[in-house]
Parts: sequence; structure tokens; C-alpha cells
Amino acid sequence: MATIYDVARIAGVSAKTVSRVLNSDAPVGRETRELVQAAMAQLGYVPSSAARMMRSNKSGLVGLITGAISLPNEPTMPSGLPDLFIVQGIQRAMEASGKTLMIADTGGRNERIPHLIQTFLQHRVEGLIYVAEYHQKVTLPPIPADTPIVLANCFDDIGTPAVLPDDARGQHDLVARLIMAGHRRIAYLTLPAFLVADDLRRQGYRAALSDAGIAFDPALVECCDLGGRADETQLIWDTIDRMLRLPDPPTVLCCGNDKMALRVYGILRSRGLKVPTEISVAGYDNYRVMAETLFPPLTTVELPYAAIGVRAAQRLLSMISEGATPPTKDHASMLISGPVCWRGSVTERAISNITKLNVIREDTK
Amino acid sequence: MATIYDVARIAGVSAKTVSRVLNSDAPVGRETRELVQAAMAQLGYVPSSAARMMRSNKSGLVGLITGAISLPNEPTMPSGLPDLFIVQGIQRAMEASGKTLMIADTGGRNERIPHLIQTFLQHRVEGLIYVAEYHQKVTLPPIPADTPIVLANCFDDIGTPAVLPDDARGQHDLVARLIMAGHRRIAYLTLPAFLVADDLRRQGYRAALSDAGIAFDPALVECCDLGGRADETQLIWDTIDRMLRLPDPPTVLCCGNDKMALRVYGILRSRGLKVPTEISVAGYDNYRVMAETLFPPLTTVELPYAAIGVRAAQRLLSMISEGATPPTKDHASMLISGPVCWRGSVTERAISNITKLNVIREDTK
DNA sequence: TCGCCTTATGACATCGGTGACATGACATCG
DNA sequence: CGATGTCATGTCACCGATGTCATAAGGCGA
Repeated sequence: MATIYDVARIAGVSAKTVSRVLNSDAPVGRETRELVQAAMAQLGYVPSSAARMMRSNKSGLVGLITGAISLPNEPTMPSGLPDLFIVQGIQRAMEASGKTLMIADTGGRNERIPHLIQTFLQHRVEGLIYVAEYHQKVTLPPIPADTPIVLANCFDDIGTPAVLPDDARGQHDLVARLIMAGHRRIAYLTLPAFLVADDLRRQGYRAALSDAGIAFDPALVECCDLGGRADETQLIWDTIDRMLRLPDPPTVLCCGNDKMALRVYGILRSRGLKVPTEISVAGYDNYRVMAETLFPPLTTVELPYAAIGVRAAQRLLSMISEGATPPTKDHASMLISGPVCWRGSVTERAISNITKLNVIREDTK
Repeated sequence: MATIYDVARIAGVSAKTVSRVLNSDAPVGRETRELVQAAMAQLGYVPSSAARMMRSNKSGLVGLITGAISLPNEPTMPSGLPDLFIVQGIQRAMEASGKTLMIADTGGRNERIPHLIQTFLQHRVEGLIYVAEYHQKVTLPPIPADTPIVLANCFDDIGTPAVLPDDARGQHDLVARLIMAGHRRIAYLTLPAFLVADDLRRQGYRAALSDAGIAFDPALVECCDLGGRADETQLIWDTIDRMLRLPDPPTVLCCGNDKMALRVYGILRSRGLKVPTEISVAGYDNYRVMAETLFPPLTTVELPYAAIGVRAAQRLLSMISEGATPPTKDHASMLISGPVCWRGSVTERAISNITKLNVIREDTK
């Protein structure tokens, strides 16, 4: 591979002059510049970032650690694959700032994280982002204090800056919207209780009911996610069966995620119940291949993955540019909420007030 | 950040000795080694890959260009997101060989590819892989001859090494298996004709019919994919309507992908047809969140994304180790086939012969 | 016409490792 | 006992850029 010295020789100038042409950091005669550029083109010269980095001690690299690439779609995983949108958001933001993103993957084995961090440090990354597959608490190995790090879709208990989905608000907004559409008996088929999101979503669910003066009925809430185990369909079937036999059965089933909603569609139809005319269904995630492809399309809440990625990247970039000074140690975690995506799977029993409707939408975007 | 010189000073040895401890490339006294290791630990020393690379001229980096991260799930895209499995496969293979993968994303704008390649070349990657979102022909900008490149899930017309899904064989195996299950009237709701995969799949479809001595009936084949446009559901509806009215209607509907199969499920049920007892459905892709979550689970053909990734990576690695010598210029493209995933969405009208069945399965894995 | 500034360019050291080679202390062997 | 070999370690140059400083030519005001 050609070097500036090769270019300099061909162009009949010094290496330093070639460097100046490359960086435009000092005046170079027009004629000389053209000679140098011709030589570079002729040799197919590409500057070595390694050499450049040695001198300047700035790598322009940001490291991203994720299990997202390795664990898409694993049935055991709650939210599934769309967390890759986080990576996409980060990518976009980094792009815009001229940094190069190095992506490493745990392959599902968290014990490899120290090694991945080591590799990144060898490349002198200017910052790190850790992306979790679903909203959870994590414990990362210690990172050198001069390397800023941001957690995306996860948090720890030592106050590392984090960017998280606002699960409580998402569920709240959905339920509030369902109430506005005239629903009063709102069932909630929840995620497994060990998920951070489950607790937050339940809070949002209850808060929305409470806001509307609707009593909470524990008979309408049941965990229906066994992490993809074979008997899950049976569990959902039984749960729906039980709820429909209640004296005052639900008019809408809120599912912990879109995948569960897909199952519910199949079950309801096997029982001869039409969606949404006989019963409404809502999901969570806005997993678009499902939500938009289902018939009828699924009302759901968007998990704002791309926005989480963008915000995480921005946060890291500002930490990098502010230098080692951790600023006013502002809120370690930042919550991002996504809008309710209203589609045909829920009946509008009463369009109470279009204006209010718009308010909610704008409020949540 | 500490350097070997800092370590050397603390340990009271020369920098070269520290280097020897790092690389174990020459004998070092036990006591000295321990001193050095203690100093490294004390300083939190991490070697600079930039400096190392300058001397050795080996980066240990491989560049991966993809639109996969940016375009998951876009309704306009045929196969959708699972091509990320290719990236996962590549990651695994690179991992095993000790190379570090740099991933760059086109963000859907192919005109950015030259810039991405430029960035990779600055980092002196030892090879490049381009991953396409779906099986297609691509035209990449010229790459320096000394940088090997492999195409995954795509090909070009200048004979660049490529690793591709064997669409013809996949569709053939599926149809053959359906025939073995007793089906004779096999409808095929195809992908858009502009897709490379469509032509190959049609070939496979016809070959399987022909193998079994079943006449090809054009009335059973219709394109039902408008790239996610709103009227797609209507088109599928009409097509199914027409086919069911045929004097000899199909007993199974093969869909161009699992997403279309999901739509078909909804439509069939809206029409009161039970899957699979009244009509069978098959998909393509083995997009597991769908295929396994649907009720009943979907029979489909696996698109062997992970295997494509692994093979592409292996191919690149061997090109790297063989050096600039392009070997015997063997087949530019390598076809990878995936197995038929047999699930509950298709009836077994006649289990003709278990042995044969196993043969097909083994044959296709 | 001289001093000074700007433009255009080059010489050289430097970044952090590693390869080539040298050196000194022992051990081994004929 | 001297020749030879191995171990343990150090010296120094070098990889390919760029920062610092120097130099030379030309423009311009005093």
C-alpha cells in the first residue's frame, strides 16, 4: 500500500507537502497541489488511519457492544429482535458526527464482554455504548474512567448514563386511548414478571385506569408469556377462556407484545371470535412486520428503539466532547416514550372527542 | 494512556522486554515477567493496536458493509430483516479466527458505499464482505485488487466470489415434500417478478411438479406481493377467491414468504376456512417469530442466512490467507440450501413413506 | 532600499510499538 | 579449557503520518 513518501516522490515534493494537501491545513500552491493529487490518484493512495492516530492520539472510533445481532428472534427473548433499530439509530447519529462505529457482539455470552472491551480499548475508542436486547438491569465490568460509556435499553446500579424506553408511559397512553375509544373492561395479558418492563407497564396500566376512575380488576390481568414454551398457546387459550366467561368480560385484550397478539389472533379466530367486531386486541412494540401485516392491522405501542439509539449516541458524543469532566452528573437515566399506533384491531366504541385524541398523540410522540 | 515505556520504567526494564512479555515471542525470566505484568496491571496498560499495526502492517480487521441494520422490516423489502443472521454468522466465523469485524451501514443509500470502503481502507482492513438485504444482483465500485472481497446474499457480473441462497432447490424441496404429503393441486403465490429469487423459485416449483409427473397449471400461480402496498391484502383475497372457485381448487397455498403466509392466514380465517384442515398453507424464509408463533405453526423453507454468513466469512478468510494469489478461480458463486421446516399448517394426506421422507430431509440440510 | 509579513515548502523529531542485531552470562561439549 | 549454543536483555531503526521549526521567495509599507 502506497504511503505519503511514495506520493511525495512521484510528485517531486516533500512528504510534508503531501500531508498538507491531504489536510488542507496550510497553503499549498495550486500547481503543486495538482501534482500531488495526480500522484495520489495514480498510486491509489489511501492514508493510514493507524499512522494518523498514533500522532494525533485520536481514533475517531466508538465501540458498540451488543447481543442484538446474535440473539434476534430467539423465542426465549421477550421483545425479540427489533432492538437492532437501536443500533441503526446509533449508527445514524455517529455517521453524522464523523465517527466510525465498531460493533462487537457478545454472541449471547456475556462473559466475553471484558475481552470485547479490551479489543476496543486497544483501538483506542473514544467512547462505548452497550445495547441490551430488552429493557433490563445489567452489570458491566469496570471501564477505565477516561472512556465514557452509555447504556442503551438497560441500566445499572452505579449510575452509569442510560437511555431507556418509558414503559410505564407507553402502557398508560395505550390504555388511556382505549378508554377514550369507549372501552371499560380492559384485559391485560402481561409479560413475565421478571422483566423490568412488566412492572412498569402494570404501573402504567393501573394509572390509566385510575385516571379514568375505573376500578382495577385483578381478574383481568394474567401473565401469558412463558418465554416461548410450547404450552404458552394453551395458557393463553385458557386465560382467554376464563376471562370471556366472567360476568362482565373484557372488550379488549392488551397483550404484552405484538408476538403474543399474533398468537391471540389465531386463538380468537379458532374460537370463531372476529377481531375487532367481537373483541379488540392491542399489542406492544410496534413490531411492524407483524403489526402491519396482521389482518386487521394491530393497534400497538411503539417501542422507540431508533430514538433510544439516537439519544444514546448523542449523549455519548457530548460526553466525549466535554472531555473527562463528568458534567453536572445529571440524571443517569433518560426515558424515551413512543406513540400509540392506532390501527384496525380495536373498535372505536365512542369517539368521544377528536381534539383530545390529537392531544394524546402529540403528547406521546 | 500508558505506553510500554511507562511500563518499562516502572518495571525497571527496557521497552523491548515489555514487548516480549506482551507477545511471548522470546524467552523472558520468570521474575522479570512478573515485574512487568505487575507494572502493566498497576498502570492499566492496554497496547495500542495502531502502533502495532504500523510496524507489522497487519490490522486484523475485516470490513462488513450492509444495509441490513438500516432496513430491517421495511415493508418494501421482500425478505425483511432476517438477513441479520448473515451478519451473525460472519461475526461468529470472524471471532473464531481472531479477526475484528468493523461493520458499516449504508443507511439504505448505496451512493455512500464508496465512502464506507474508503474508511475501511484507511483502517487497512484485510478483506471486505458485502451483505445484501435480499438475493439480488449488485454493482459495487471498484475495489483495490489486493483487498479480497466476498458478496453475501448477492452477486455481480464480474465474477466476484459470492455466497447465495439456493432458492430453486428450496422451493423444489418444499413442493416435493408437499407432493409426498399427498398434495397434487399446489398453488403458488409468488414474489414480485423483479426479484432474482422469484425466477429461481418458479424453476424449483416447476421442476418438482415435473419430477412427480404433475402438470403445471398456470391458474395456480399468481404474484401476490406488491411490496407492502395497501391493496396487497385485497389482491391476495381476490387471488385466493379465484383459485378456490376453480373446478379443481388447490389444497395448499405456497406463499412467497412467511409474511405473506401471515396475511393469508388472516384472510382464510376471515372467510371461515380452517388451516390446515380445510386448506393448507406454506411459507418461505422460516422467519421464526412468525412461523413458530402462528397458529398452527407454519410449514416453510429455511433461508439459511447464518450458514451463508459463515461460508462467506470462511471464504474471505481463505482468500486472505492465500494472499493476493486468486486460487484456481473456482466457482464465483456458492449456493447454500436450507431445509424444509415441516409444521402443522399442512395436512399429511398420505404418509407415503417415512424413509423417503428422511432422505429428503437429510438431502436438504 | 530595508525590514517585516505572507506564502510555499522542506527537514526533522515524534507517536508506540516491533524487527534486526548486539551483548553478557552461563551451560554444554569435545 | 576454549568453542559453541542458549537464555535474557538491551540498543536502535523503522512503520506512516503530522507538529514544530526553519528557510526562501515575493509583496509592501516606511
